[in-house]
Amino acid sequence: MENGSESGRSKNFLESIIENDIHNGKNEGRVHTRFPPEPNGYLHIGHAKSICLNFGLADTYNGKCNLRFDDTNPTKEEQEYVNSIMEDVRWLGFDWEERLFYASDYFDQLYEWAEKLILDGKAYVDDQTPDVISEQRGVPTRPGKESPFRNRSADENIDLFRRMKAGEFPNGTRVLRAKIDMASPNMHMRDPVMYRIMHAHHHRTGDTWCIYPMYDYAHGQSDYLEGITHSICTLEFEIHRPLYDWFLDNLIDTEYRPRQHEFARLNLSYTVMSKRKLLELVTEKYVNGWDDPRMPTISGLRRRGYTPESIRSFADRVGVAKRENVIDVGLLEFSVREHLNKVAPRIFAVLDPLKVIITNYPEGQSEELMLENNPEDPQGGSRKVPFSREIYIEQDDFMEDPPNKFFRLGPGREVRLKGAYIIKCEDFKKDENGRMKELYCTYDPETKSGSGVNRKVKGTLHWVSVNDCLDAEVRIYDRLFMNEDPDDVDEGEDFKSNLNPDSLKVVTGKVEPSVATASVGDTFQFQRLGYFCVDKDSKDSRLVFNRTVTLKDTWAKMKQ
RNA sequence: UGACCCGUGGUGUAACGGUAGCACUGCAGAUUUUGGUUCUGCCUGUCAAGGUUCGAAUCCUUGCGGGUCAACCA
Repeated sequence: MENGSESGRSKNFLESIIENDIHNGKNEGRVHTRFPPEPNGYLHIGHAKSICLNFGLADTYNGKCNLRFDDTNPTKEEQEYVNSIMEDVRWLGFDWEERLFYASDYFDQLYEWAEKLILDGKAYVDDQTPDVISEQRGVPTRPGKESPFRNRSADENIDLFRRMKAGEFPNGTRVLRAKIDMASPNMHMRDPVMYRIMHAHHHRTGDTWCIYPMYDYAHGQSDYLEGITHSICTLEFEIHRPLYDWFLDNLIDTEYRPRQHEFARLNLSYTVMSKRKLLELVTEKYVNGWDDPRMPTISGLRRRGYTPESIRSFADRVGVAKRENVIDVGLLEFSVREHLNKVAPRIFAVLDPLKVIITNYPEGQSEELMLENNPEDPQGGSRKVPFSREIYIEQDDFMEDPPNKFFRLGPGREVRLKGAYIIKCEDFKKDENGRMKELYCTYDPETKSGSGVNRKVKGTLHWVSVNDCLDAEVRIYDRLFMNEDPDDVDEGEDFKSNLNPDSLKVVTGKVEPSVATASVGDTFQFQRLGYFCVDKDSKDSRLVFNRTVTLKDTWAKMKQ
């Protein structure tokens, strides 16, 4: 029992709390969590951390986890978002079973409870404008002032509240407030607003309501109604907890009680995470939509080629605690390499082609070589790759005047073509701009792969046959921001000035013919280059690949 | 000049009064028909000062640093 989970890692503070609660028989030892997104945007990697946490905790302690849409503000929320959120949660591998809920499911009960608070003298209707109420609230270091409407009679309050509900008053003219303490050092306890008037169409309740509950009034009671035991949210809600408890204390008297716990949200280097900034990137067309592969949204990561497994292992690795943190985006990249290394079939693709003519290979001849699909997967099988007199290799794999540490081709040097033969560079030709145009090599027929002749050469290159390869569009993605902290900018600038102008480069690559039948979402390792997946923009006549992430490249590092 | 929360290697995260560990990164080496993978080794840490204790990252005090809170947003 040293560890909190099956992975053998140490347990986090929430697991300690839960184990303690179970041990004490709190809420009959039940564990019931929930993931409560507001349907006003797309989910991102930060939400993934919360999803993995909430569903993971339920799983670890034989509990349940609900999906609940926090839809108390009809002016911001849309069905499109609830659909995408459900898709993303499912894709990540979690199942809320029959427990799909909406805060709007509880509007009737919430309203009844509001009347109860009014009758108990614990809530009142305030006729003042938002500006005046805000003014009276004071500042954290100075107490606020009480509203002149604070001591209306219960009868008057009920009458007014019912008329608010009936639609007699325009937006912004009245609110229902909890009567708590205008001098509290906690601003959230200074008679917080419970209901506001909004003549707006709600995506689920339509035009039934024209008053809507605020988050603070809705959330705890929604938890209560669903039997939630551990209501997990991010740190900025810590100061709301006394209010969360106040409503419950004044509304219910059961022994069962949900308890709010806060953890530190995920931050990633080279990434922005706020919904506002992500929205800005989309609406101002810095990226091509919410699922642009450079976006940290779940849909963007999915399109980029990230797998649910890799995101879950990432979430597990970043841990859960209460201190502010910035996770190195390299850890996310590590997580996806780790998974793709195990499952992605290897293929040959040349992104920056340099033609090689094998002068002693008979013209017109070709052969089919057997290549292992994945050295990490004994069950992965093999495939045939055509080889012929003219092939492409990468421009980067040849240097006219190479240093000692360069293990690839150069004049007079030998390399192995992976799965084929050892070749030796005899000559080369440049074009009029000085760019390398063609290499003339000879091959050693004795060195065919699998023949048992194992002459050692320093380098091994990937290649494709000129006459057999396919053209494919390859979208080479890099980090969206150049600065570790995108918000670190000069006076008068904002995060967009840190955008990486080279975050997307499109090239036409040459890929081996075996991928002709690949379908959208399939992931491959382009040998020696990185992991790539088939994008939804692919046509039968032309595949489109997205680069998920490069391979670790110690040579590239040495060059720096 | 308020309240609340938080300070452990470069980045995260453990250690619950008893040897500061793990992961990522970085560096060095071995293996390798991917300069990938795998394996081995190494570097770097308890914010500070007092106190309690045989013993403090852990408990107490003070200081310092960071964060949150003043929507009819969530």
